[in-house]
Amino acid sequence: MIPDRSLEVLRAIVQDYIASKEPVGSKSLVERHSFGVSAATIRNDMALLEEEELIHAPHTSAGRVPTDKGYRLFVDRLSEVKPLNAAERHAIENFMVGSADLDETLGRTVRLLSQLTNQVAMVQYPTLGKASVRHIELIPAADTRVLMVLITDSGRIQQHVVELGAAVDEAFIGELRAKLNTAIAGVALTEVAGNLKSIASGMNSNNTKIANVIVKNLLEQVDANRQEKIILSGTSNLAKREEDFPGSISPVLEAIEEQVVLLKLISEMQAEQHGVSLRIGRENQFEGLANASVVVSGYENQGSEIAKLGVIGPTRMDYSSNISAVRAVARYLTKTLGN
Amino acid sequence: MIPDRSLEVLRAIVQDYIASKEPVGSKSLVERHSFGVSAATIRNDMALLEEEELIHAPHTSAGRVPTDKGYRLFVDRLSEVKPLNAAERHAIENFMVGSADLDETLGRTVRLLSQLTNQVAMVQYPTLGKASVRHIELIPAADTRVLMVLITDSGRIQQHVVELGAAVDEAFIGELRAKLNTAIAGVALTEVAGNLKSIASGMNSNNTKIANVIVKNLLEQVDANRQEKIILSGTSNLAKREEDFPGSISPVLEAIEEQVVLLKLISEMQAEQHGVSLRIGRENQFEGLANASVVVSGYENQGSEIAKLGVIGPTRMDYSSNISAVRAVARYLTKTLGN
DNA sequence: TATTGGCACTCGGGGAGTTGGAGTGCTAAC
DNA sequence: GTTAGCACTCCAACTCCCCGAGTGCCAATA
Repeated sequence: MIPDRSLEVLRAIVQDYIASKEPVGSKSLVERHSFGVSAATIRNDMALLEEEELIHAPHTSAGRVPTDKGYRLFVDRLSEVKPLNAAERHAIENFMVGSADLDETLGRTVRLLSQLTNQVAMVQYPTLGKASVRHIELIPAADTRVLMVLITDSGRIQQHVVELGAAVDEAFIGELRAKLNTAIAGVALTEVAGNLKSIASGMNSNNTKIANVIVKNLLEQVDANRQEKIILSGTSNLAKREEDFPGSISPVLEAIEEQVVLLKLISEMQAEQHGVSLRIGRENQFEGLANASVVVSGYENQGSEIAKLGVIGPTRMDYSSNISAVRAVARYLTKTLGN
Repeated sequence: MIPDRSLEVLRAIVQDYIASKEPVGSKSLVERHSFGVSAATIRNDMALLEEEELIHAPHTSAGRVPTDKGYRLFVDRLSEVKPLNAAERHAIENFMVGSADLDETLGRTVRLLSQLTNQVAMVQYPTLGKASVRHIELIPAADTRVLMVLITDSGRIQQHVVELGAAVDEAFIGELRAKLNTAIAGVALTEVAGNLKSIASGMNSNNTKIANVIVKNLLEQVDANRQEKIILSGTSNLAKREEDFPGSISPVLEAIEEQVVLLKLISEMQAEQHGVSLRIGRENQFEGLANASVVVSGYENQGSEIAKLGVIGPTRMDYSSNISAVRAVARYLTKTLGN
C-alpha cells in the first residue's frame, strides 16, 4: 500500500506538471506545497512512486512526470471534480437557446464543448438502435424516385432517395405510406423488419415490386444505425498544444478524422465514475492516440442513453475541468432534448 | 519585358523547389536543366527575376525561393495542366459508384479529392439560390410540431422542425401541403416569397395563424441559402506538411475550421483559366492563410454552377497536379449529379 | 523507524567558437 | 550577351564546455 503522503506528492506532481509543463523536482515541490517535511523526504516518496510506475524521470537528473498509470490513479482517487464557474455555466445556458432541430442542437453542443475545454470536442449522433419509429414519409421526388424520410422518437430524421426503376404512381405511393405507418409507427427499430413482411400482400405484381424496393431501402436505413456519425469541433486546439505531443500531431489528427476509429473507441467506453468515462494515453488501443486522453459521457433522451459526447486532448490535460465540462454539457444536452 | 530564358529559369526554380523543398541555386539549376549557358549567366537571370520580385533569397548566401507573385506567374503562364494518370482516373470512376443521395455523393467526393491530392479537400453544398422548388412536404412529427421538408431541383433536401404553438390538425396540414405545392412547385427560390403572400386567404383565423407560422419558417429556410455549408476531408494532410508552414499550422487549421471564412473565400473566387480558380499565399485576405494556396472549381447541375469544391495546401504545392485533380473531380461530380 | 542534511554524481541544455560548403555579386575578359 | 574567376557572406553543423537542477545514497538525528 502506498502511504497517504506519497499520494499527496503524486497529486502535487500531477497538478504542477499540468500547470507548468515542466518535469517537477523535489525542491520545487516543497516550495509550492506545504508538506511539512524536507525535500529529502519527498525524494524518498518519489522513489516509491517511481517504483510503482506512477511517475517517471525523462532522464537521470530531471524532475518527474506522471505516467499514464499515475494520471489514472490521480483521476480515480485524488482529483475532485471542479465545479464550473459562473461564466461557464452562463455560456452553456446561452449557447443552446433557440436551436430547433437535432442537427442544430448537436452542432451547437459540439462547438460549445470545444470552446469550454479548449480541446477537440466530439458529439455522436443518436443511435437508431434504441429508438422507435415515429413516422415514415414517402415523397415523389423525380420521375422514378421517391424520397423516404424516417423520423424516430429520438428526434432523428433520416432521409434517403430510393430509385424505383419505374415511374412513380403518386396514388399508390400515398397508399403505401399509409400502410407503412400503420404497420410500424411506434414500433422499435429492432422490430421493424418483422412487421413489414406481409406489407405487399394483396397488391398487383407491379406494385408489389415497388413496395419491395421501398421496404428493402427502409430496412437498410434502419439497419444503417450502425453506420453512425460523429461531429467534431476545435481541431485547431490540437495544433495549439503541439508541444504536448512528442513527434507530431499528425497521427492524432489522422485518428480523429477517421470516424470508424472514433466510433469504435467511443463504443468501448463505459461510464465509470461521475457518469464519465476516461481513456488515458496508451489505455487507448490506437497507436495514434498514445499521447492523448479521451473524456466521454453519455447523453440521454427519455431516460435512456442514446449517444455519447466528449473531448480529446493531450494526456497532460486538466482532467478536473474537462471532466466537469463534459459532464455538464452532457447533462444540459439531455435536458434540452427532453423538451 | 522579361526575356524567355529568364522565364524558363523561373519555371525551373518553381519545379525544383516544389520537388526538393530546398532553396535552389544557380549551380544545381544548370546541372538539372539543359539551358546551354553557364551558371554565371543563370545568376544574371536570377538577379532579374529577383528585381521583378518573382523570386526571393531567404538570406544572402542561399538559393532562391519563388514568391507568391512568382508562383502566380508560373501557374498563369508557365505550367501545363498535368493529365491524370490511369490509376487516378480509375480511382475517380470507382469512388463514386453506388452513392444514391446528395449527402453521400458529396461525402465521397470530398474524401476522394483529399486522397487524390494529399491535401485538405473541401466541398461546398449546393446553394439554394439558383435552384427552384421541386416539392414541399409537411409531416406531423409531434403534438405541436411539423417537420417541413423542402426539396429542390438541385437534389438538395432541407428539413426543419416547425413549432406551431398549437395542436396539429392533420387534415389541415394535408390541405396546406397541397396549397403550398400548387403555389410554389417549380418556382425559383428567389420568387417563392411573392407567390406565398395570399396563401392564407379564405382560412379561419386559427388556421391562418398556423399557416403563417409555417410560411414564415419556409421563407426562413429558403433564405437560409446564405447559411451555406462546407465539408472537409484530409485535415491531417496539413500536419504532414507541417514544415511547409513557417511557425505553426495552427492558424491554418483555425481558418479552415471556420466555415464563415471558407465560404467567404470561396465565394470571392471566380473561375479563371481551365475553369479553375486559384489563390496563392497572401492573395488570400486571411492572415492565417498567408502561406497557403487554394484551388477551387465550380460544379454544375443542369448546366449552371451550383457550388464549388477545391483543395487547400501550402503555397509550395504541386499546382499542376492539384489543378487537374480539382478540375477532374468537379467534372465528374457534375456528371454524377446529371443522372 | 522516519526524517533530515550533506554530498558526490549525472545529465541535458545552452552558449561560444570553429569550420565547411553552398551560393552570391561583381568584374574583367571573351 | 556570356563567361570564368574570385572574394565575400552566411547558414548549418559540429565540438567543446560549463552550469545548474535534480538525483540517490549515507550517516546522523529525533
